[in-house]
Amino acid sequence: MNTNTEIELHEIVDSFREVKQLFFQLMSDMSCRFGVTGIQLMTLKALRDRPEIGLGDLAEHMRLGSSTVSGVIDRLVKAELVIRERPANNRRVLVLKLSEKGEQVLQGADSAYRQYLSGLNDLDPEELQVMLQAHRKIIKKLEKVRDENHHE
Amino acid sequence: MNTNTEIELHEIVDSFREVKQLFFQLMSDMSCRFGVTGIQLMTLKALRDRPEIGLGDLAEHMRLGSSTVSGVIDRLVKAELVIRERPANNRRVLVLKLSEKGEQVLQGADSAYRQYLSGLNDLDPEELQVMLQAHRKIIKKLEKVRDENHHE
DNA sequence: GTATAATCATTCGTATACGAAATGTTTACA
DNA sequence: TGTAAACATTTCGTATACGAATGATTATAC
Repeated sequence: MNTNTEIELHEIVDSFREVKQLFFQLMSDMSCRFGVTGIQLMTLKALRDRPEIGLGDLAEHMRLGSSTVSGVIDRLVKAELVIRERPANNRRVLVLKLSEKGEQVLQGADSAYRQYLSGLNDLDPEELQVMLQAHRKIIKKLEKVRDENHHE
Repeated sequence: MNTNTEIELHEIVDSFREVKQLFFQLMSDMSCRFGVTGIQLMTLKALRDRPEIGLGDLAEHMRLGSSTVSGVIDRLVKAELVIRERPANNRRVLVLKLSEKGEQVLQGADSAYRQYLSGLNDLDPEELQVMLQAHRKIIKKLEKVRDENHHE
């Protein structure tokens, strides 16, 4: 029994890693044709969905540390894809926006990415629902473990 | 329809990213108590499962570039957890082994990691099987897309 | 109203992570 | 034998990624 459990655990962790890697690799391939990296494309997407967002909220939304996102934004600003402003009424925060050029890159790369992923459309929707449900359960469990862990 | 598909795609990609992140975060938390990083623990695990493996095969097994693994091994050798040797009969390759100290760290960190993940045991095995099956289908699709992609 | 706390972003040091180029080894084959 | 080809690893440059320290600004306490 123990052996069985151990093997499955290993299998589960690995498969998540593998799928995530493949998704990310594809996104990176797409985006590098448009002169940006995978994370940069993901950042542009997040900025489109939440215009005028600040850096902290953006980092939280992307599940990254704010120091990481600070660097990503820096390179995007240098590439003139993102506009970074400090509003006069509150000079602590940032306001981040896509530039014209940023929107064009996003549109091109994102539509190419979605086109390449369109092959996933003929997967069984019911099976996918079960899968997503299982993911949510796993997420809940892991978050619980993590939080208990941090209280020690 | 289109909107529906798009939303689900986003949801799917995100959930993989999220679960993978949580697994990795937990592994990192565990391993840092034993003075190693998450990747270093994963490397020690791989070396236990395949003793005497070379760097190239190790990288392939871990789905990383060999230049990345070269650096990881370098730090593990410096920490005296791994032994790196060039056999006399073929000085091109490396032979990597766990040191005594490496085995101790691995044992401690890995058992702690598995203990923390034991909460996943009471998930429905059938549901997990469906999930893993879905993962395999997605992997197959994505690998196909990737390979077609590289031929262009 | 100024001292202090709280908040938000950047910088710093270290560790991944990748591809390309360089390096060192071995094999092929002319 | 000598040189090209193939192979395995390392080095280099750039981009993540994190936590801790720092800096800058605003809010709060008194």
